[in-house]
Amino acid sequence: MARLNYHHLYYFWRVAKQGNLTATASQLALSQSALSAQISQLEHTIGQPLFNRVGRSLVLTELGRTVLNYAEDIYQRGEELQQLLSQGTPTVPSLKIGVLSSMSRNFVDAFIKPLTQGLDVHFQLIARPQSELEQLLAHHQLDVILTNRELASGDDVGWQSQLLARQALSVIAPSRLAHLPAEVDASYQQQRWVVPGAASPLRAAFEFFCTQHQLRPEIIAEADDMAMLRLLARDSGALAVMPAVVVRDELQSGLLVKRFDLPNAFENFYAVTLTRKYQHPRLAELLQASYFGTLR
Amino acid sequence: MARLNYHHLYYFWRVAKQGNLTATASQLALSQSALSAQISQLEHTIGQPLFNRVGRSLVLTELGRTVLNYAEDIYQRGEELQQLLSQGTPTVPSLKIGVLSSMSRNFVDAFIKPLTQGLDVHFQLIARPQSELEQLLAHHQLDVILTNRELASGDDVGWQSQLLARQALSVIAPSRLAHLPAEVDASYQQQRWVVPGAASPLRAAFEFFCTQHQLRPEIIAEADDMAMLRLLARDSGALAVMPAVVVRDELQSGLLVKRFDLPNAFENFYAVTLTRKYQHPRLAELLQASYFGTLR
DNA sequence: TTATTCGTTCGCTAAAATAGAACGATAGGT
DNA sequence: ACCTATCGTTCTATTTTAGCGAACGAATAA
Repeated sequence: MARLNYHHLYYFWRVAKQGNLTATASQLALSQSALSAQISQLEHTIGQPLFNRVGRSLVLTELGRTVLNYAEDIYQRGEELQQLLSQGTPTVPSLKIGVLSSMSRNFVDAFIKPLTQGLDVHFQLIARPQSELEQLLAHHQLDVILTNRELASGDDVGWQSQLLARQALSVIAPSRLAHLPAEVDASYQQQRWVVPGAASPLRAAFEFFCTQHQLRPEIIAEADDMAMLRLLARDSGALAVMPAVVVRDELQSGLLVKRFDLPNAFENFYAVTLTRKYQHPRLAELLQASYFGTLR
Repeated sequence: MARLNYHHLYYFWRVAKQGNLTATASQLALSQSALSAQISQLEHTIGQPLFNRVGRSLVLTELGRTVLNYAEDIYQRGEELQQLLSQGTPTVPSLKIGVLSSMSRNFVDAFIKPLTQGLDVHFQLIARPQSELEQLLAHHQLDVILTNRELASGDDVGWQSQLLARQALSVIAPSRLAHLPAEVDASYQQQRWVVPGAASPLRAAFEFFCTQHQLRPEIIAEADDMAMLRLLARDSGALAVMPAVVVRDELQSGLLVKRFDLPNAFENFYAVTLTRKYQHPRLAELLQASYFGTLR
């Protein structure tokens, strides 16, 4: 193969990211024809197509996706360099953190604490459902995602999960029910409950617990979103099931009280990153800080 | 600034790495003049010189070094892509490990053990004196260096040290002296010794120990190199001062015997990496494995 | 069906990269 | 001190590459 033409590759990068040749051409102040020709040339030197021409649109081939991954690393770094050269300041790019919508904001807050203290890094928090997060990560739109679901690790998969923390699942009571005992007895039968949504593994753990103790809870509300669950726990006057970190502030103020932990029921928090991506310089520190933080 | 020309940058990369325009030109099958012109153009678009023309040679400016760091990331990844495209296999580049010449090979062996077990990564061991290692690392010729000297950490410095292990400094005796007591007494006064070289911090620790115990050792040999020290310990019949790991095999076979550790004298082993370098995919695992290994 | 959008192909032109020769500066040898 | 080989720069002519615009075809929307 002839030597790779980095300008061809650059055009490919822009087009592949955008998924649209015409729009990219105008962004680059370039004619369609020029762009089309340059990309065909790249495909010619490689010897294989990078796009499938399906209908009147361009769809990446398998190889195209692979090449895009490399191009992403290459030109992301290149853009950084250009910014450095034009501004004179070594710009640390914004750290993009994807967060599962339903996760506890308190946990996220704890995770990003090192960033808010040292003010030298911009970061973006992007809350999305799991599937979208995975897509964004795969497309290099995110540096890391925080989620409670472990993803398959391994070199071939392309991403790796790291367990950051695990939180016991607790039974939280409003202060007027603070007298309830620290283990299940008959007094819990009369109570109304607020619990995680049916899809959640936390809910499954709670159901199992109920079966074991022959508890027949009157469930008055359920929610996937931890922020929502927190509000429900605070305002409903009912018992609630959730990791204690979710209502950290309310526990501290005495508005809510933790009665006990469910045995062997945990919510796990994972950080998922791409294995072969250029790592954001602050991310490693963040992950490590978080790791040591949980051990303390 | 006009858009960065990646071909100019590529040429810059090659020249800066080589440090010689003429040689690079012939490698690229290009005339000197062309290469010279392209690099001046790059400097022109940037607006500042990347090289100082000192005498008849090119020396990187401060800015040049910075740009080289970026270029290294960019084109190293580009080369990987080219290899992938021409060979069809996603080549994991060889992991280059710099080792301080005088370090114990047993320690290095333990560090690279994960690599020798999984056979999927090529690696190179490069033994050099400290100053050369630092240079090679700074020039991206190495992924990591293993040394017993800590280097200043910090973002501005550009590299970071990680403590991998610490080894007590021991007094090693040949089996015929196995009867010597496990603490210093008069019987140690009559002995001949083999010790680390005068430049070493280990030697300093030993000297301090001698002063404390009013020991006046008869030093028959000294050596910087741990491998050499090992041979001396084995063959001289004298007492020796070194970390026990150096003569691990001889201790196991009973050929040598450890008498005692010097109090508060340690050899530290550090892994030093560049902070802003694209990290070799296997390096993180290696460092982590080593870290957990030492805790066990 | 007709108009519109999107990508490709084909000449032609403009821009760029490159070779070669001439030059200046420097380091090394005698 | 003088020659000589080495290294990088500058200038001009030439080749190579990139890019524009128009024409085209195929797919989608109205």
